[in-house]
Amino acid sequence: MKSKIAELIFKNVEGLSKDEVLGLMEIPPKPEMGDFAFPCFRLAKTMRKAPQMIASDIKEAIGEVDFLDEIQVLGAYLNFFVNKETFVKSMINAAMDENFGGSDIGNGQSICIDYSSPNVAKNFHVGHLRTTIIGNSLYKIYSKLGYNVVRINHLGDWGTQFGKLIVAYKAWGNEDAVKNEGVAELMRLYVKFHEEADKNPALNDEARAWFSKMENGDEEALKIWQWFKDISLIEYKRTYDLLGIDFDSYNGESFYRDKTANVVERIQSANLLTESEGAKIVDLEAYDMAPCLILKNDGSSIYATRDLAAIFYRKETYNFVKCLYVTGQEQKLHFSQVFKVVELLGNEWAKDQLVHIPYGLVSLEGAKLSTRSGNIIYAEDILLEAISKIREIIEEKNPNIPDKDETAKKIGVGAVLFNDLYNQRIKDVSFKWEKLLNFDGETGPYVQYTYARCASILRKVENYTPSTDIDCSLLTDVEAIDLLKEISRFPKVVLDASEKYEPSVVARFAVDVAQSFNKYYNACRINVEDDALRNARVTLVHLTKKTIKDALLLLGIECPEQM
RNA sequence: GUGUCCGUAGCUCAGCUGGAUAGAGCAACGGCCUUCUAAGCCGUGGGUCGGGGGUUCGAAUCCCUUCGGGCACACCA
Repeated sequence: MKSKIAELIFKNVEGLSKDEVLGLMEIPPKPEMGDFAFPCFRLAKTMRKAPQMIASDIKEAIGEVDFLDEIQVLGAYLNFFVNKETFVKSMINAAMDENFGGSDIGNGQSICIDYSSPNVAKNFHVGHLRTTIIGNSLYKIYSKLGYNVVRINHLGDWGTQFGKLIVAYKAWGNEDAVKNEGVAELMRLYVKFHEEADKNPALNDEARAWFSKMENGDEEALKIWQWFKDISLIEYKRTYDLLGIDFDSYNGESFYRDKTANVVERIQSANLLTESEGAKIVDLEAYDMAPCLILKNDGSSIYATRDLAAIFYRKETYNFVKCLYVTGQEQKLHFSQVFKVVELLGNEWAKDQLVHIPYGLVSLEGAKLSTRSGNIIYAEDILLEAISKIREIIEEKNPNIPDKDETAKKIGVGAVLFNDLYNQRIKDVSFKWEKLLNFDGETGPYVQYTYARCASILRKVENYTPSTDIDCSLLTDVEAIDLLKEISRFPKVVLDASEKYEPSVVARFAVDVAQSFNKYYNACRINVEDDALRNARVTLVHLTKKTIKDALLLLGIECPEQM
């Protein structure tokens, strides 16, 4: 027990040797404590807070507490005298490193991230924004850690939905409308199909038949399909450009249409394929799961089949150490099934290399998103609206900055991205314009504003060149030390975010740094007369600026120099 | 029904590998621009951590149970 506690204190107090900590433990606690643990945890925490406190403050602070005993006072004193200089110095040295926050733990190994993956011929709405933004951030985070990340947009460009579209297009559509209206017209046809199919279920069979034709290489069907796909991609590209997002591969479901047969064979030769109600399935009852459908009763493939083909293809092509799927939590069962099938085919790596990264459902002002009822907002509209609102604010607050349009774009897009990444991804989100267009407090613009402030100070201070050669003993202000401690968390934050697949960890950190900086900024004049002091203080500004920029880049957000 | 996720301040959420009086932001109210960007800072009010058990010196955190809500449960993806 005692050594465990010593270990804990040791971990939290740099500069103290294990022996010194154990020595501290020898000081008997007050008899009424009954146990070492409580005072020692107090000690550990006090120590963490101690560097910026002067000895008398520590005595005073601890003196107010009933449990005052020598162990705490001694520990706090020790920490203060032993560490203050080295503490500050080491934090500054670390933060000054160009690759601060990064690491080579990835060692060039491949990670595939499957994200965005919109269904072709459908509008790109708020819901798609989440997977796109989260996936992009994970890409940045893993890249920073030294992985070779493959960004895959697994387009939903195959499936019965295209059979439906073809039926609808032939019945109620025309070429000009599709050419002029693009995806909007395709959506109209899709909705129309469902309305009609409710009255006439035979249409569904017709749709399935058309999809079956596609799978069999029917020229007419494929021509229409390709046309619809091209139209959709042009529109998606517009949104991706706004977001500053790109992909390494656009191999969607259709890419695997000639690779599903092989999957079926593999399953069959492993004796896993069984027939049920006319369809071919893999029974997963032994694992408390519903069966995984492999072939429909008309023999055509289904999404699981194509997902399986994609996994094998990616494993062979990229030799990934992880393959991540950023999709809604409603697909959890689907991925559990698919991953299980991969494992049952003799691939032990499926257990820890295939990871579903779910996120919460997006609703609109409390109601479900629904194209049919018109309760929907498109991603592009959100971005453009945010940008235009920001443009107004710039005009009102700071109309003299250069590149107003470019700046508004960075801030507006940043606001949308940040808003989506700030909370844990599993939380359901209710989209509200009011919230999205509020740029005060814990928001992207707040962090960017802090960055612009740093940039502004650095412009004003003459002859500053970043250097670790500063007099650390001058950084005595509580706010300065707090800020430095906050900044020094960055490497742990990036690692933590990667382990949890959670960009929000980085977003929270960015706000924490910004808050600490703004406190520092308000408490300490930075551009002072004294050269040594100014130099020390400006160094913190430089480090803040650098850290905020790096952190926001991990979220896919850019920082304007002025705003 | 089965599985799974969520439940912390009026609202949106941190904190959850157990540790000191549970923290932010928004909204409300009150201060701070003759010095570095007020998209900021400081202060006030506001919490049975859904409820109940259990483990522990100590539980928002771990275990059990219960209530409330979301989602999924084969020929859509």
